[in-house]
Amino acid sequence: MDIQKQIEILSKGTVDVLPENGLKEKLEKSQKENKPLRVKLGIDASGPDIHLGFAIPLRKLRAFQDFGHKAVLIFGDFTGKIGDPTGKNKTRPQLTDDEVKKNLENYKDQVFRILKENMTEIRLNGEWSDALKPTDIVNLTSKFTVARMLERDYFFERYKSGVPISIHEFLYPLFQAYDSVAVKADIELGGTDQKFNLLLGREIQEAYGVEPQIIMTMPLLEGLDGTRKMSKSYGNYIAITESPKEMFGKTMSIPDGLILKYMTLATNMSAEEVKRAEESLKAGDNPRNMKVLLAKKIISLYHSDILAEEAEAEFNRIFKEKGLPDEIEEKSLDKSREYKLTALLKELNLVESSSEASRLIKQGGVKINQKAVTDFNFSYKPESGDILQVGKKKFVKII
RNA sequence: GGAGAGAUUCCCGAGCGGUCAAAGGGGACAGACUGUAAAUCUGUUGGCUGAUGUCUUCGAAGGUUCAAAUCCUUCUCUCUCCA
Repeated sequence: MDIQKQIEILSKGTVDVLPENGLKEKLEKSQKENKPLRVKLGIDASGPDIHLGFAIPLRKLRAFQDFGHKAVLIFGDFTGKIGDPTGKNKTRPQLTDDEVKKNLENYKDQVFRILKENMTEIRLNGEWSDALKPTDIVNLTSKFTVARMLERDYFFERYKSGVPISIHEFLYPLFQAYDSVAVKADIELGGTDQKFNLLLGREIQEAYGVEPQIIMTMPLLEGLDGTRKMSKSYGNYIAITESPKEMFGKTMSIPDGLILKYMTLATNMSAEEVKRAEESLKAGDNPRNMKVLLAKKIISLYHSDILAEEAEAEFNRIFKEKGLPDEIEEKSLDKSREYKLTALLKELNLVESSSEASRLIKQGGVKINQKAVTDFNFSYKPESGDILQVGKKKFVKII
């Protein structure tokens, strides 16, 4: 395929491609030398789930693979240990080697739902970072200045408002940049929040005599709350491994204003399809219908069309018709005795404490066989097939 | 090294000897409404207890007091300014 066309496809949906002509040069060089480009993407080693937000650069990475390039995934076991770059008060717990290994296995499984395994190189950055000696580290830190580090909005804000910044946090971008040196990245992908770090990668590469990478940033996807970016720590995400049912429900809970953005960023929908959705929204079509479409597209991407249809039916049954879900967790109880309902709900993990249970009962949030329980002193005698329900989402079937 | 300020429940933040399980906001949860949401309204938001009640909580450890989130001592951590 000719290069102009490739550029068009690869830069689709990106915010920045820097420097401007760089992508073209890299692609031309790659073609001329018949050598695939090394396209880098970093993954944080701490958490277990890949979500739709992170899937955006991952899918971009896949697009590069489709043109024959190499995906270089950097698994941040070392940078993960440096600490918590989100500046929360709790220091991120040090990951043990076992945890790192476990998370890695877990990630592989998820990543290869999107990437081609045979064109992917997974590297742990501890491999080279752990080997750096103090002199090497001092040398690395000498390549950049405090003033410039403080320019980064994220540090600037905190500095201005008196939120602590530890010295080690300054190291984080430096080590990430050094990764680019170590793997000789031609291109690095990331969210727009990574722009600073990615650009730093270019400078550090140059300082180490490596050809600087092109950086490509992609929009951040807002999470389910509609305001903050989708992230593990906010718990507002849809993981790509989630069940169709969960994906559907979560998608339906996003604010209307995000429908088109999700369609563009989180699905395979073409520009025309998105356009069509936009028009029918403008024409006054119920946004709910567009969300259903969106939810099904997401499920099709990570599961299948059939499961998408099923998820929709299930969702309608529970929420539209206020019925019961298809599959309910089953628990067996001793039918010969009576249970104190509050204690039982706690035992079944439907609530966290019996106080919470009595609160919910008072509020009419606890139902047995779809009938609200009002007496928080209720003594319950189980029968096979009974359905206990807490709120709208939690169900247990007694067997 | 010196001088100040501060650490409160999930988060932000008020409280500055009893009326404090601790105002207010955010978030979360539940109910109503709905298009599933959002917005709005109502309620809840430490544990145990049928309830009156009781136990544990205000950075940590000690102390003063009939009584401490509030006073004192030491410690830990953070911020600001000066060097």
